[in-house]
Amino acid sequence: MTFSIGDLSRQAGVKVTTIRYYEQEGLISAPLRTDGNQRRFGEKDLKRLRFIKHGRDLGLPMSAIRELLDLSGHPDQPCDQADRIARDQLLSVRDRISQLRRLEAELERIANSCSGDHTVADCDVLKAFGDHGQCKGEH
Amino acid sequence: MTFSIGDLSRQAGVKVTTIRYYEQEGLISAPLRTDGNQRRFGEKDLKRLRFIKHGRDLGLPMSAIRELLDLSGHPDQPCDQADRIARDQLLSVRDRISQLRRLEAELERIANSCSGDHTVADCDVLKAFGDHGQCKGEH
DNA sequence: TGTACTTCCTCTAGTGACTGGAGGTTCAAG
DNA sequence: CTTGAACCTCCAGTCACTAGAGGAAGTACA
Repeated sequence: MTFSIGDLSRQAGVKVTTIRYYEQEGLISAPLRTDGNQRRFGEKDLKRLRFIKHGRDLGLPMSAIRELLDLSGHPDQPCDQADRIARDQLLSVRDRISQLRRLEAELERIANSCSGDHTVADCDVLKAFGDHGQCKGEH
Repeated sequence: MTFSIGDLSRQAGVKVTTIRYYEQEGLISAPLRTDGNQRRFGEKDLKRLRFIKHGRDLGLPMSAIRELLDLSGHPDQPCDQADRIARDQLLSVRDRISQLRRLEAELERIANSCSGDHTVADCDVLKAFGDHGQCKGEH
């Protein structure tokens, strides 16, 4: 079973151009070609591409995905590193969440400060955007 | 009172190179220069730069900041637009938060699936990263 | 087999919002 | 007047793609 780049794109949910980009970056290996120079992929490529896609969806940076791909190429190594990557990513997601929560509070305050029927000159929203002193904390 | 670019940088918490970039992009106006061609800024520039910085910290895209800066140049206009920008940003922050929450749950599941003392070959973390089917929902 | 139509190819450049470095000049303190 | 930090311009690089030009290959149907 072989796939054209378009098939692969549909199956994995990754754009055609992005697949070519991944190949160029060495994230997937250069596939076979037809006589007419078109790429033909196999199941393995699909799996690998899905792995990458899923990792990206989970917010992993490409560097982490590279590490994980490298790891999966060495099945006899201990898996501490894979574990670490997952935990690191979890921590950074939690960080981002709490940062965004602070932001949310800030923006709520700012958005609520506008009663609606006045002009820019005395708009509290603009003042609030301009002045960090009004904020409760850091963001 | 005038500031060198370094002074301004410290006062506003924006890097020197970034200030020059903002000038190039027209976000701040080209400042006066000394005889030796060095930039000299005033209080107005500092205010404007702080406005930009604060907006960025609040997660606004540059396009929104541009809009707000334009608005504040027309003090007699109604301020609906400033209000709208704040509300839009609030909605998008909330979106991002709930997206990250789903991610967090996913990563928790993945990170917990590794008991620690085995090899890559049977590592559930790697399997989990590779397989979206294991996930509870979208991310 | 012909023809249309879609998909594919490479190559280059652009995105956003900066960041970094090279190579040289100016400023301010002592 | 000297020293050393700060400044100047210009260019390239970052990340992870995305878009477009200009042309070739594959495929479905008559």
